[in-house]
Amino acid sequence: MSSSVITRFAPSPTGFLHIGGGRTALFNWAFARKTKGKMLLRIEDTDRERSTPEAVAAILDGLTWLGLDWDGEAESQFSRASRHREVAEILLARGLAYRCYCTPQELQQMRERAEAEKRPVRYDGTWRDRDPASAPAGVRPAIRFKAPQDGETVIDDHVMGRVVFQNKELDDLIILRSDGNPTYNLSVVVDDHDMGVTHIIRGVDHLTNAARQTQIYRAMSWTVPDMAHIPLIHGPDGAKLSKRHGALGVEAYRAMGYLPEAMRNYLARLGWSHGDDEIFSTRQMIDWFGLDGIGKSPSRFDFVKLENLNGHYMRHTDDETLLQAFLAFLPHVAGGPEMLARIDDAMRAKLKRAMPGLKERAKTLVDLMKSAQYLFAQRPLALDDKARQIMADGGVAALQGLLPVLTGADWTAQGLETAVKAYAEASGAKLGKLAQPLRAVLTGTNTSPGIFDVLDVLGREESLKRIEDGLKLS
RNA sequence: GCGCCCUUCGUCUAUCGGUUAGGACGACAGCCUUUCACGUUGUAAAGACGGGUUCGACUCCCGUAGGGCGCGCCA
Repeated sequence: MSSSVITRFAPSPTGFLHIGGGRTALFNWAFARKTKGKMLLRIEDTDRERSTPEAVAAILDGLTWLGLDWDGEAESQFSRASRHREVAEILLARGLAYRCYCTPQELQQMRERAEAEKRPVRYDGTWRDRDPASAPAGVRPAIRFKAPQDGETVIDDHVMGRVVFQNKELDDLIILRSDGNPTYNLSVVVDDHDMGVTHIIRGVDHLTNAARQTQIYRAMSWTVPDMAHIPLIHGPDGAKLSKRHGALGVEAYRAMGYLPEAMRNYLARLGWSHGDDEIFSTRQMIDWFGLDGIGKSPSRFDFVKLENLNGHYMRHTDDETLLQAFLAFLPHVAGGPEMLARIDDAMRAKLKRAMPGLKERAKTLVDLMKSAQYLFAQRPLALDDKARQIMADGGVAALQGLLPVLTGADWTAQGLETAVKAYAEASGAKLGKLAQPLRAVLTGTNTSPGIFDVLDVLGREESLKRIEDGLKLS
């Protein structure tokens, strides 16, 4: 029987789901879907001090927004603490772990001393062989894993290749705290084993842990899962992800107006490739995904490219779907709820009709929101500087001549265009000399979708009134 | 400091010993055009450095430099 793939995404709920975590989740998800396996979700909340329910909710929300789902219920690692303790006890009973009575203060001193003497900072093994009978009274011991001191631990990583650690470089880590709670390295191993995880896909920052965890698997005679350590994502400047850059929760990307499908595509392309393919559907990504397509070197997060991709997805999303996405996006952005409150059926219809022109020039939903502004503007419109300039440069006169033409025109984009072009030809005016003043007065700015579409969507009555308002300015 | 990892255009990447080193974003120039976009055509732009191995290296090996990650009773 062929064992089917089980991956897992295991975030710690100490904050939001940042972009690197999002990509790790995406890779785990894509690999599981591709292999028709499963992706489990486990919340690594063994640190009770730092784990919060809000953070768990934020992670779930972030994954959901990204369009990633998981199999079964999200598991709380902390809820499995007793099993972790049980394994620690087994290790202890088998002589593969021992009680350590060093206090945190002593360990701190040990570290400082090592640093001062420029020696490697490691636990010195004080209690490894010491007689437990000599234990100091009143000190609750932690349990340390008795790591092999000779030989090497090898990881055959699907991304990084064969990585060799000399065992003497790895010290005896604590697997059970003195308060009886398990630590990360023990918990992961036990959980991944118990949950039948076959492939561990996570950031390279866990590479050293991979070695220590491998030793624990061996000690328990458990099968070591396949591993794939993916490179990290850096900020645009090559340094670490900072608040300013990508160290934002994925919900921040939602607020910036990116589409989930664009995020998925962009994130997939960061570190993974399928030949020269740049734009692909999630379906294609799944079909093409493989661990061997993941590169080894870290990459920088490039907002400009993300924007370009997002713009592509915006333009290629049908109007109704995009309108839905827009409506769903509004609650998450400043000023959005106010706009949402003003969208009744009539406005919704206008937005829908304006959508082809709007989405053509929007890179994000935020752009869309801004460019749709003219639909919401109340008369009399306030003109911005550029619009005023256009009116001052002969705009008024142009509109005066144009007004009767529009009044008598068939009020459709096509009809209006025909009428205005005919007038332009007859009067010898360049189309731009007419279109810009119209745009100024109709939208209050100098940029907008095609002017005949604006006229059409705004409607005859509203358009003519806005023009009249504009003429009164002079 | 010690350990591990990484290194192709500005950025994301293709290449799995033999290519004029390809694509995408961005940049620049042109076209299209009622604005802004879109679209389209073209241009510039890369194998960190030094040694090997080989008939032949971006590709394999070693070293150097630079960068990253790890070194918690955090995960």
